[in-house]
Amino acid sequence: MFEFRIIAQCPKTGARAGEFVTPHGIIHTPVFMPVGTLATVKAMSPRELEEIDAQIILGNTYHLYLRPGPDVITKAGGLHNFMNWGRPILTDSGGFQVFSLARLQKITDEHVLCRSHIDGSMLTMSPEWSMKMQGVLGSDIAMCFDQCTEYPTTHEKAEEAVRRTTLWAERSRSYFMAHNDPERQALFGIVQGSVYDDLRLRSAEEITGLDFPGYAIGGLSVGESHAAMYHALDVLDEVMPRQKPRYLMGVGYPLNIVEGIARGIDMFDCVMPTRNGRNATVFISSGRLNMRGKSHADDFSPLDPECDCYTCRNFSRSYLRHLAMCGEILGSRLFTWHNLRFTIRIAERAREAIIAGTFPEFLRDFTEKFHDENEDNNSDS
RNA sequence: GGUGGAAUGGCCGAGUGGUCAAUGGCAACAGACUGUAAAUCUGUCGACGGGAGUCUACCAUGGUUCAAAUCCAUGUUCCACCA
Repeated sequence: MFEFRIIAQCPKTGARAGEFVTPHGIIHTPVFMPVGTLATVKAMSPRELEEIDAQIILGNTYHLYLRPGPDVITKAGGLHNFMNWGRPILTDSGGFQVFSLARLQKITDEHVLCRSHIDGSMLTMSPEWSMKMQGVLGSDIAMCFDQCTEYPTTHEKAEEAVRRTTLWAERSRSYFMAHNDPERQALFGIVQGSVYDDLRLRSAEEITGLDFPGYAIGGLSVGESHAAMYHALDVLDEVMPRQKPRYLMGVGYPLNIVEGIARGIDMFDCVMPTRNGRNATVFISSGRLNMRGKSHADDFSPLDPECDCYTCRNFSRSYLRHLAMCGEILGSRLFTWHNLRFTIRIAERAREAIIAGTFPEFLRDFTEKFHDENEDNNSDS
């Protein structure tokens, strides 16, 4: 179980196509994984996710611990059964909430004391707590409990996070090996280090030294420039084992995905397709569109003529804008549907190109075609 | 016919002498969103001007006052109740 096979590699870039074997099926990489924090990919049913070829989705340890809680998940027979999703699931450890809920908590080496964002009650998060809960969830891939640093951050703080992330990775691993089932669940390590090369290298060395079946890169896509993100990936490409799957956490902006693939990343996840979809912003071949814009009011063409999704094959921009302006739930669903399919297809197309030996051309064409002012404005601060 | 009440910016609706180009909300327009405290959040929202500022505005007309969306008179329209 959890064998990772590389079936094709790009001779000019670091891109590769692979297969990762899990208890709920083989994941074909590169892959984009929709985020389903609360045991649902917002606005989409499992059947619809299958239709758009979502191979694996995420769930979140922190959120599912609070609601519905481990008892209900246990009685349900695990997260797959609970939400009726038969394909692989990856669970995040709650480590990202150490970052996103920073105002509600106190971090020490021992644990993270956190106030529930729901009712303010106290909860103690730790590597052991996370492994136990991820065992209850029964995900195919569990993540180490890590400390994601904010951006910008000082070298000193980033170093502390690296040190703590390694400490927590050791504890995650040791609890996991003792109490979870390594035949049914793979535990991935996470590399931190912010934008500091020396810390990235050190973190990679320490984490890969623990011999996990896969490795994630955390602490990126938190506000740094795209150039800084790519630089970190370049630095890590040299030192992370190539025979193991690599997962770039939180990345889902279209250009970031193709650039990530070019740097040897196999797995991505991001809330952007779902969240932006709900907020009426879509990604199409030529860039991004705010579908609330008046310019779409009488545009009866599809969102993206090149897209094969249900939304693009059946509805006009005019109608979709109307749904958005009225706050209709169908608008959120159709935009989410498109964004997810579009993003998943980026990974699919990259994979096809890698196998066909044309990845450099794909990368060039995609980048030339996809225009976004945001990309140019995203500079280092 | 009588009595009482009300008329405010695209809409709803605060404001009862100066700090009011006028609180709020909605609509509209624009923007943001990267391991989801997000079907959320931010900005603009009378006209002209780069700005200082100027002009036009709270039903209409006239008046009181240094000063009126706010007070008075008349008119118009609407609402409620009584005949």
